[in-house]
Amino acid sequence: MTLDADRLEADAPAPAPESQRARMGRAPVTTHGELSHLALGLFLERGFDKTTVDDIVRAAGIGRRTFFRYFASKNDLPWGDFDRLLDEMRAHLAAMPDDIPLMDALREAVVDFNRFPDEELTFHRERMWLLLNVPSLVAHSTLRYASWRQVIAEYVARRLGVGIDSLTPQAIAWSCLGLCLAAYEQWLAHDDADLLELLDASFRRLAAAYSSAA
Amino acid sequence: MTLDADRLEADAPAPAPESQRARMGRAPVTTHGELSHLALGLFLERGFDKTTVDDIVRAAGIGRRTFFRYFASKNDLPWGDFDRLLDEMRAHLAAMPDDIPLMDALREAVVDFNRFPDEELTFHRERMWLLLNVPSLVAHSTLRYASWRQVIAEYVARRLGVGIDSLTPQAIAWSCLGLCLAAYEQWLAHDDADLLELLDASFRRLAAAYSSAA
DNA sequence: GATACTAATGACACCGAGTGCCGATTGGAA
DNA sequence: TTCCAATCGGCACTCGGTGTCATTAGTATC
Repeated sequence: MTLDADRLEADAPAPAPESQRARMGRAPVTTHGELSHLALGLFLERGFDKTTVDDIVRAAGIGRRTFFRYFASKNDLPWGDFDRLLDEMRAHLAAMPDDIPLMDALREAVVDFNRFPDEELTFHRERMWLLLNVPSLVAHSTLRYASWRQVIAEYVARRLGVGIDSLTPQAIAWSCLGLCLAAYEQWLAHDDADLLELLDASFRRLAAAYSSAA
Repeated sequence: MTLDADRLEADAPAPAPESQRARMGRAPVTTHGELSHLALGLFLERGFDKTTVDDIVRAAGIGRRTFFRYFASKNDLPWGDFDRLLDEMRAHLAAMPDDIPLMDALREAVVDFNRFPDEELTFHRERMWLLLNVPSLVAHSTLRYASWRQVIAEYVARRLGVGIDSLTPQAIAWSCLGLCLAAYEQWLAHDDADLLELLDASFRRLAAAYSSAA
């Protein structure tokens, strides 16, 4: 669930050389990341709902129609290149040894996945604050989480030797998502909180609830 | 998560006597439930996105502006009187003895909560199919689920003697929601499936995953 | 340098959801 | 009959999002 722009969108301020610049046709006027950054700033400044798409395109100096070629919707702006992140998590899980208990593997993968440099912390926090507090974004996020869940379900299905669409992998994936979101909520609610500890705790608390006779 | 119109919206076809009819001012031309039923029919027939609000108000014979006084958004149409349902679940949980293990109590409450007459099964299935398959509704549902989660969190917080906003109740509530949704997805995907068994299984599978050393 | 090709841009018109405003209805109560 | 209260519904407007299409700006070829 780590969503840091600088880690995700390799492209910085400038229109960017984009790896090897050797394409044909007109060059893009901006980048995904640049727009995302710009919009995020406006959202935090004026609020998400009070910032119109027209405000954004005016600030970016691009046409309204062009904007919707970079992002499918205004709701997608706070998300970075999420798909790339998912690939990373998939690889991370695939690299884990099969002899550790399933839920431990998931917990460790999720925790480790959310480890990121201190300097990105503030930015990440702002981004996640929006995603978890603006109703429109909260709702939209669900659609993005679906692919996140699939990565978990994929791994669980392989470990258990069952179909990815069967109950157990899906139930565990859903539950993991919930545990992460609960941890994120706590993290956002408490300035001094440590995200990694919260994620770890979230998984362990549920385990405790299941095993406890209380 | 049971959402049956006939169980929820006491009002049937007619404008309804509405408990004690003794209000002042002009009488309402329709009801929440009537509109919900009508719209649900159109959604299943033509699809959610291809059914405009104008289609609905035309079919209902009311003004467009009036529609938005009954429902805050088109997305709210498939939901019944959800708040009343939540009250029922809250009461159900409150009535459970405190000596049964926490997760067992939650599982039983959730399962029992989704018990409903066979004749409502088809209707409930259609309704839930929309809520879990139409992207716009999937996204919007998240906002409704928040209050469902709070009911769970409330109970867990009381049982554990901690604050409702602290990590454990919220994590468990999130997880429960996930387990329910996973069960619902299976139920919708398999014609012959039994919802109650799936809900029960969903909870037990996660428990197994936590305790298993595999 | 001229030409062809390609890909991105942005203007315009249009649609549908949702809102603010306000006068018009319709019921019960005085 | 008059007054009041609550609902109705029309209208205009905002905003997100889409389809269409001519334009622009790069690369490659001759």
